[in-house]
Amino acid sequence: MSWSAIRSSDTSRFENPLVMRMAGLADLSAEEMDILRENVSLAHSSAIQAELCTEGKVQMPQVLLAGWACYQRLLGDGRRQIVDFLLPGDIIGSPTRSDLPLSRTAIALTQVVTADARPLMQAIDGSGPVMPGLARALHRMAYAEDVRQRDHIVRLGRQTAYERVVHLMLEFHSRLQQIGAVHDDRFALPLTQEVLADALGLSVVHINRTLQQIRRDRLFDMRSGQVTLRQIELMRAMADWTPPIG
Amino acid sequence: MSWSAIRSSDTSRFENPLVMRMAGLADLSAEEMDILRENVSLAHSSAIQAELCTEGKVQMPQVLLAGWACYQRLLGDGRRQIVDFLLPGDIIGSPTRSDLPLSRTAIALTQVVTADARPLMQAIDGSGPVMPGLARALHRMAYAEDVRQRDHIVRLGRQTAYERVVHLMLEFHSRLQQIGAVHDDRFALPLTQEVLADALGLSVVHINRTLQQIRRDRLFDMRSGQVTLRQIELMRAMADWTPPIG
DNA sequence: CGCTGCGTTGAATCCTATCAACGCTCGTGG
DNA sequence: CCACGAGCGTTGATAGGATTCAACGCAGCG
Repeated sequence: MSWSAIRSSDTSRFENPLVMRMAGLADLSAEEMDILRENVSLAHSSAIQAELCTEGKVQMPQVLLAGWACYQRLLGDGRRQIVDFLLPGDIIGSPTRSDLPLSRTAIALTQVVTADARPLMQAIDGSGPVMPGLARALHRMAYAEDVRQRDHIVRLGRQTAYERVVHLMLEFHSRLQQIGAVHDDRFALPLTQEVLADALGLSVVHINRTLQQIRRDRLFDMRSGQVTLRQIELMRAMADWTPPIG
Repeated sequence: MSWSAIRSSDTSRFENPLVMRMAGLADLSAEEMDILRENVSLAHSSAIQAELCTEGKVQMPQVLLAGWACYQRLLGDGRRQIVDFLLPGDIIGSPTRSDLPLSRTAIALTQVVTADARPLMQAIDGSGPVMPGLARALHRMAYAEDVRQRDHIVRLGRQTAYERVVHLMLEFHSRLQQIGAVHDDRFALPLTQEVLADALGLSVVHINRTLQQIRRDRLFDMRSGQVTLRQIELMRAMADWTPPIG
């Protein structure tokens, strides 16, 4: 299956998310953007819950082209903690550290389309022509992942349930904007409340009640997979949002 | 002030923590170990609470030679979250990403001795002879930091107060062992309960009560800056400890 | 001597989890 | 076609864990 097969025929409006992502992180030459497109054409899809890579293994890096995924860790008694979310345009499996075993498992949260990222990696730091823009963008993707993990630590450690939910929505908003998936402060969010609970360190019941409270407060609402932010600035103020740096 | 000035005269027993750390992560040649020692000789000390590097700035990477420090983030209303601890032998300021602004502040938790890490960095990836061992060790230090952050996310998100404290002690035990600072499962821990609270997302009062409970259960005790682990295997089982991989 | 930082304790409160049940939608199979 | 079950969201009642506020003891120190 090819990536382009599932795209709209109108390629001018629907750009490859990886290209959007990386072009937003560094200036890319025309050749570099071509390399991005050429090297992610061999795509394949995975069903919900499929493991995209496994803890403790040295894995094949992949590009996530469509759908949502996450990194997670499981405790012995079944408790789950979602460590980070993966959105279209993200690279699965430590972009800059592919030689070390993974310390977390990646699973698909929706149906997912991925592509082998190795040809892209080789094009970047192989023996061919130097690709400063791509190298820089890749570097910044890894950095952004780092920053997200720290944000997540602050959320879990020092924010209330209410603040956590609001803060995570702002993260989604910011990340989805980078790949052009936000329109009028609305975006699709294909996550169950259980997934949100496991990401934010809360119970499903409490996530549910918190979402209701947030809806009553008219900050945002989340229904049938669609999120609409109604008062972004208020959300940012109350959840102590800091815009992504770099 | 020079680093060697504050060391014991018996250098055979008290090895430079950076050398111990990196030699434990990769095979180093004799020349590489010499380079480590030579390039961290210009040390200076900072008092408690001193900012070692500041959020949002591109900073000078430093080697922590003695004392404890941490990365932290502050919320608007004063709440603090400690993101990671820095122990002797650690590098302050993203070993592999020194060109990007920091997304967290580093402060000294005790009196601290640091050295400029730039000469070391230049020796590693400068134009001189290739240092495969040092490059590999540096790489693994960055990776270890990554893994710790994920561990921290799991602690904060899905573990109880009791488990969090035990798990963090096991982390300290493991890290201090790597620099030879553990003897008979005893080690010095120069942290106040307030610092532990801000790291583990708990209140000081609750940390205090949890430590008492742990002491009553004879898992470990922590008094006057000294920690003694009494039942390591039980601790590992109950806190879902996974040994550091890689 | 009094102050400050740190650890400790008690009481009350609040946030969040747990348990249980119910409704709804949707896909499947009889 | 309808019955059935699974998955997901929702609700109520109850319990429990963690916070807050307050106060006190104690050691170190100027």
